Amino acid sequence: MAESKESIMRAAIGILAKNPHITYSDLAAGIGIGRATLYRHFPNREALLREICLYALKQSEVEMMPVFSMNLSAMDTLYAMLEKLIPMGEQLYFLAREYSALQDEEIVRIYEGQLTTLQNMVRAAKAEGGIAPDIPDAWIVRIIDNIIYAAWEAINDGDIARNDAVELVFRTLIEGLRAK
Amino acid sequence: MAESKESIMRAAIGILAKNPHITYSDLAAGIGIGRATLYRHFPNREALLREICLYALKQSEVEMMPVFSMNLSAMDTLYAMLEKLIPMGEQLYFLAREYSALQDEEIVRIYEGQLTTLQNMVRAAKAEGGIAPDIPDAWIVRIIDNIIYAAWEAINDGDIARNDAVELVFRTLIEGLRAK
DNA sequence: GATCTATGAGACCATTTTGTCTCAAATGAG
DNA sequence: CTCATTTGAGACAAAATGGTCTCATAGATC
Repeated sequence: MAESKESIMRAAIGILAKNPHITYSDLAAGIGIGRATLYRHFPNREALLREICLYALKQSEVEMMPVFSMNLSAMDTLYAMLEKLIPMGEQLYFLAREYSALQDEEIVRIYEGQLTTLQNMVRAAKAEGGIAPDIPDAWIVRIIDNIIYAAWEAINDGDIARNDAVELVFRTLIEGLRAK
Repeated sequence: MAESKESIMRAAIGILAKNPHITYSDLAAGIGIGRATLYRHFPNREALLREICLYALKQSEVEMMPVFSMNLSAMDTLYAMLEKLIPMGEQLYFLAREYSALQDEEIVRIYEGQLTTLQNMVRAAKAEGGIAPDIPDAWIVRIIDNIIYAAWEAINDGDIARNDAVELVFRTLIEGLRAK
């Protein structure tokens, strides 16, 4: 076979992230495979989106697993998370954008589970004294989520260097923009 | 006439922001007008999106004008900007999401002009000593952009109170999440 | 080399969406 | 009240999209 299912999904993510309105046949052409082949792997658009979302969720879980099992401090865990998640920005962005459109129970459940994990980490960071306790948890979680997409985009657009990204993002997130 | 063109656009923004894939006839139904009426005002989808983008850009310019003419310090200007722009989050979000799809010269030109204005303000803030000079301008501009959408979403989702939003956003942006 | 499987190209039809047009009713101004 | 304008409903044709199917062929496996 010319392309594995996974490589098709990866290509599809890149194209759909830039152009969510794209037609199934244009999508197939963009991936570089025939339309029929795309239909063989994914019977329709919804199934494709669903599989991509599940793939992205699973990927991020796989990346997070070793981070959490290292038993770092909450702040170090946050740093390690950014390190893992920023390169996945495209998939996560796609996920955040599409998961609400898809009303799929399973996806929502897993996604919210991951957000809960993140929130627990935020609480731990507050307890550690790394994060100000008077900032709402939900807002912090949202900011972390958003800054990951922003960083991925910035790398993509060439605004920041890939190797500087994590440090810059962490600093911006924790210390803000204020001059020292 | 039952609805002015502007109120139609406002309603369309709200619906399109939540469901960009929506059909013209469903959009008309959502707005509460006939499909033919929507076509009378906007000959096709592209024209509608274009007009909405231009409307959003113009609106934000109108809101920014008095802020800049007050000759505040750069940091106070930034604060005042957030105050004006966060309530416009929906329109700006729509704009940022769609302007790339629309390859319209005029829209891109105006949009980039506004980003340049923001960047100049960031430079001024650096000169004032309010923003750390070693953080890349492009990254700062991007973060400000993104935090506006995040704040609007957070208000919408009920995560933060409308009246607390500006202060919270400004603090997060400038001081970060660190405990004091 | 023979065989088997997955692919690409495209024919084909059903459905949806788009865009135009007509007409009766509603609305607003004078 | 009367007239002019705008609207909503819907008919209609053209175009786009979705989804299925066939068939020749390229690549892998044996």
